[in-house]
Amino acid sequence: MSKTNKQKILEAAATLFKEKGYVETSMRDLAQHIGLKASSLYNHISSKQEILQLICISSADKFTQHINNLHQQPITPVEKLTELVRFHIQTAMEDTTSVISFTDVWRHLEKEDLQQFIDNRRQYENSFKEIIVDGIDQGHFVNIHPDIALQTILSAVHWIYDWYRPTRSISRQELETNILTLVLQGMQR
Amino acid sequence: MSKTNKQKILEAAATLFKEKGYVETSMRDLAQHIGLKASSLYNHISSKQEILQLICISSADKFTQHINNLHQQPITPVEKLTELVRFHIQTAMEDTTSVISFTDVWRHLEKEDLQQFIDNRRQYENSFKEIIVDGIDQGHFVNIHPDIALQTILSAVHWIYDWYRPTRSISRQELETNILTLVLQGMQR
DNA sequence: CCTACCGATCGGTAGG
DNA sequence: CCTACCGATCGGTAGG
Repeated sequence: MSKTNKQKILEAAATLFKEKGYVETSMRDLAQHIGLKASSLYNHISSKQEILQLICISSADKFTQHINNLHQQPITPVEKLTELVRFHIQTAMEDTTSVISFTDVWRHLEKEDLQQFIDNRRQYENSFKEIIVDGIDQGHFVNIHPDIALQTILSAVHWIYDWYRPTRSISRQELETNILTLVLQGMQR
Repeated sequence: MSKTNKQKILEAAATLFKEKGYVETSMRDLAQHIGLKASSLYNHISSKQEILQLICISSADKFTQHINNLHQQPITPVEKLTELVRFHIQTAMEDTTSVISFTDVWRHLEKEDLQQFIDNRRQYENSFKEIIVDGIDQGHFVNIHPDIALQTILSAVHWIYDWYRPTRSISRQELETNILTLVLQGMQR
């Protein structure tokens, strides 16, 4: 079972949005990368905006599914937070386009699509925050403002893709260990 | 002494780049906000790219000057790091356009301008990193990878403007205290 | 400072 | 799937 043309379009678009940005990627660019003319794209998608929406919702789903799974597991808030940070770092390295769509590219969504995405992300943030609040209530974390902790941790993991390049000087394991040290030692009492 | 037209153009452009983005801001938009026609802008600047370059270099200078001053003061690495975080938070709240230019808008620079900006920012990051390294060497900080600590702290403070809205629920003082707790407790042994 | 205008490029459609 | 083409908009220039 091979990829549908629509899948090819979405994957190529996600890559181009990552490399050049949404506005700077033209439908002609995109078509050329798949070996089509621009007008042929419209047999598979209805607009550039629809491409953006499908990409952004798909990336949001990836993070939402992970945190929903995590939520059901019988582990401590500290373990959940550890796994969350680990997952964000892994995704930053193995699926950069999802991270970029989730953190940056979505800003070009419009109207209902934009609102839907913001609602999705809000839900994700609330689930994340719940873990922090649980950790505070159970005495594992210092009495920090949950929203500030949430956003600070999210910023730290969301922008890894922007600066991290796998080199000899920093291994992925080292990255994970160090960020976990910073975040967890910063929060634990 | 009133503002020159060039200053007015740069300030209006920085605001528009913040609100809409560089590509999405047309020279016609910009001109209209100052009460001119687009063609008249070119009596004061040579191109849209020149506007971008002046804005980005100016914002980089703001951060560079601060860290250079800090570097000369006879205080501990912990105190220096505290002041750096404090300054970034203050700038995020009082001079958002500078933060956005320094963290995001610069990506639209081209060729030599882009290289010059990257060099400037590299210098800033090196000065910042030096403080972290001093703190580790003097035994104040845990033995963390300086580059990871640097980028994690920078991410945390750079994206405050993106999520923080001054409301009753989080005061600026609270923001400062909580982020400092997270970062400093995360790094101190 | 303006009017008038340039070539290039954009997202998207018609029609086969 | 393509060719041909649309109106809109872009950064920038000529010329006064």
